[in-house]
Amino acid sequence: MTRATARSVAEAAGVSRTAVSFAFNDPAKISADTRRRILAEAERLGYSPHPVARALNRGTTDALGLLLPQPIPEVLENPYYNLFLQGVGQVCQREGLTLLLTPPLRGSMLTAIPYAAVDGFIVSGLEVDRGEVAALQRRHVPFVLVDSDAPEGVPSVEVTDRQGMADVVQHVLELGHRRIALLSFEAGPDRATGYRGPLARRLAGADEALRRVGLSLSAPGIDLVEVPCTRGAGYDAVAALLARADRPTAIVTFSDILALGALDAARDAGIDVPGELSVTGYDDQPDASYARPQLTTVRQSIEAKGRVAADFLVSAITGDAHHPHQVLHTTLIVRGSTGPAPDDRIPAG
Amino acid sequence: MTRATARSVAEAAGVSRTAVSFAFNDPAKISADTRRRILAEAERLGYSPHPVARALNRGTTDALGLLLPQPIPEVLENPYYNLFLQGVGQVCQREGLTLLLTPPLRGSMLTAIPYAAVDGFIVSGLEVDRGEVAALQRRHVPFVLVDSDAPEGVPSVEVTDRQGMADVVQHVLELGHRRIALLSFEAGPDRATGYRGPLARRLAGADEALRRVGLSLSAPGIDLVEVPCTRGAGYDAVAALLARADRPTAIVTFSDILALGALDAARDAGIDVPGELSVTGYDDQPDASYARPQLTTVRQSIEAKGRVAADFLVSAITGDAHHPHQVLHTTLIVRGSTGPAPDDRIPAG
DNA sequence: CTGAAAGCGCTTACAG
DNA sequence: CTGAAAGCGCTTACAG
Repeated sequence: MTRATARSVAEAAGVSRTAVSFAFNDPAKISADTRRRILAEAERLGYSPHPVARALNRGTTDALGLLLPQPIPEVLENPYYNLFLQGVGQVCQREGLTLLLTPPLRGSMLTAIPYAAVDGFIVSGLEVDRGEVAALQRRHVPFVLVDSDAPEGVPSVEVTDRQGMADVVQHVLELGHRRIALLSFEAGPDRATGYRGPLARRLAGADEALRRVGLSLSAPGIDLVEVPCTRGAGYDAVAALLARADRPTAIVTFSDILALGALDAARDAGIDVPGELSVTGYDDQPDASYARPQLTTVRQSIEAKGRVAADFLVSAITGDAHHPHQVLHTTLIVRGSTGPAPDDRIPAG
Repeated sequence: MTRATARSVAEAAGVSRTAVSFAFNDPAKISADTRRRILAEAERLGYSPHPVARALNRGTTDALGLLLPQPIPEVLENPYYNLFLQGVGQVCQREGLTLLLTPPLRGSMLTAIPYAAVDGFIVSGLEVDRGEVAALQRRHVPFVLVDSDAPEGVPSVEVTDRQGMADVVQHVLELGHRRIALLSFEAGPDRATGYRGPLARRLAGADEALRRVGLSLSAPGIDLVEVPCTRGAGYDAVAALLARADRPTAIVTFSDILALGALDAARDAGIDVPGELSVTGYDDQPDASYARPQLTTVRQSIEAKGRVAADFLVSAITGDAHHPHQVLHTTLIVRGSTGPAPDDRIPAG
């Protein structure tokens, strides 16, 4: 017992394979009666055109690919991707497309590319380009870069990360804080090559704001700590920071998840937020406003990012030759988790 | 400028197309030298075998399909799927597979099936079978049913939902609660046809526990409220319940997300949990233990569910003819959000 | 070690 | 309105 093909349906219905194809793809070309007969046989035999054969023929798979920097389980641990996928999913819905999650193959994004049967890729979290962009270009596979350092002539979506981080650091500085810990998520496996992409931009933004008051990332009192992007890792790091004699009066995180962990740690250490400690997040995920105190954070619309990226990809696939490049803005959202510095307060001016 | 094919590489390297194929798939069949030359040309031209053509030929796509009951954005709004995808993703990682998210096409899961180029499907949240199972079977597409009422002879993964809900309801009853609101997520679009799948099993479990103390789902004091599965919807529903004169002393939810919303509502209404109100969740998602008070809940390993489903699918694809059926167990996790009923306490015995 | 040929299952001009 | 034929891009026995 094997799968029905156009041929078996044609034989059963007493028509040619062409007629079977027309019944599914171009009904006007056969009589209504013939079509009915064919469709009935197809139904009976459980036939539908083989999707792969169809894709080969029409040159389209009706699938968008999402090229991931890490295995699926690791990527999804960060709620960021949940939101991003929702944005991409909106476009899939509108266009009747499916979405192929494409994790690295044998550890390499590059290797994964040629195996994915998709009409194009959204490339996410490409921190260091080790040939991915060139490979995609030479293969003439449409793609969009998200949150990378996109070269000229490549559709891309970015966020004003530098500005966003400068804003929140400035906010904290204006509140008088001078012992500040920056809690960043780790750069990917390519950290050795230096900071790239959004992480680099955020660090630059922090540095910029610090310099406006005569400080910098390497000034005394300013710490930079890198941890995996999980609530537990945020907790641990902040618990350690808070145990120090000269503990920071403000924790500026690079992700709401980390900030939530910071809030947990402060609560368990009996340290009042924002009275004794200010905490800021980044992203403004839904949990940020469910937290108590509610998180001061930098809003970026992750969902919009996914949506725009998918839109760009769809138009690249459709043959739109121009290479859109959109920069989404960020907004500082001041809520209850930040307040005046408890002691290091400096006189205005 | 078009995409390189095996033919163009063959011409450039001065060999046959067969040799090009061998260079990629069966190196032993050509000389090392020839292979090097071919690979160099391929690299230069940006050639790699067309994934769709390859899939047609080999009869495998190296992709697992996840057949979704709703559009991607709606599905992902529930963190449940995030965990489920992580479990599936583990298997993808191990097997070197990609994962195709397949939302309904034109509103129908059934329509989506024939368009997806995958080696098999994980069918999730199929509440009412309107032909999906038969379609998959007649097409000889391997598949696994998750959280459905699986017919005989179909690989499936389920959870002891009846037991799980019976346990938590019994826990609340033992604490003396008699005015209890059950907060359920809505049945899908097929609600008109009655409860199915896990929802039906959970309701049966609740009823079972209630009957052991002479109550039932329709007894006075027992309310059943259905809402969308979001924190906000949980909040709204519980806020309304708490505003009533004869407000419940316990809220038994069908999802941690709803329970989190219940906690929010209680806090905003100034009602102490667990002093004045007990709240229970379901799933034991990570947030359940981050909440304050920590949530009493029913643990099910959603991740394990995804992993087992993917494992079953992989073996079905590999040709394993037997149809495994696994029932994952649940565990009642008692934490701080439940306590003795404040007034309706009844004497023991 | 290499190449001509058939075939994977379909679609679509093209000729009747 | 229908059918024989070529082609999508590849893989793989098979014969040299």
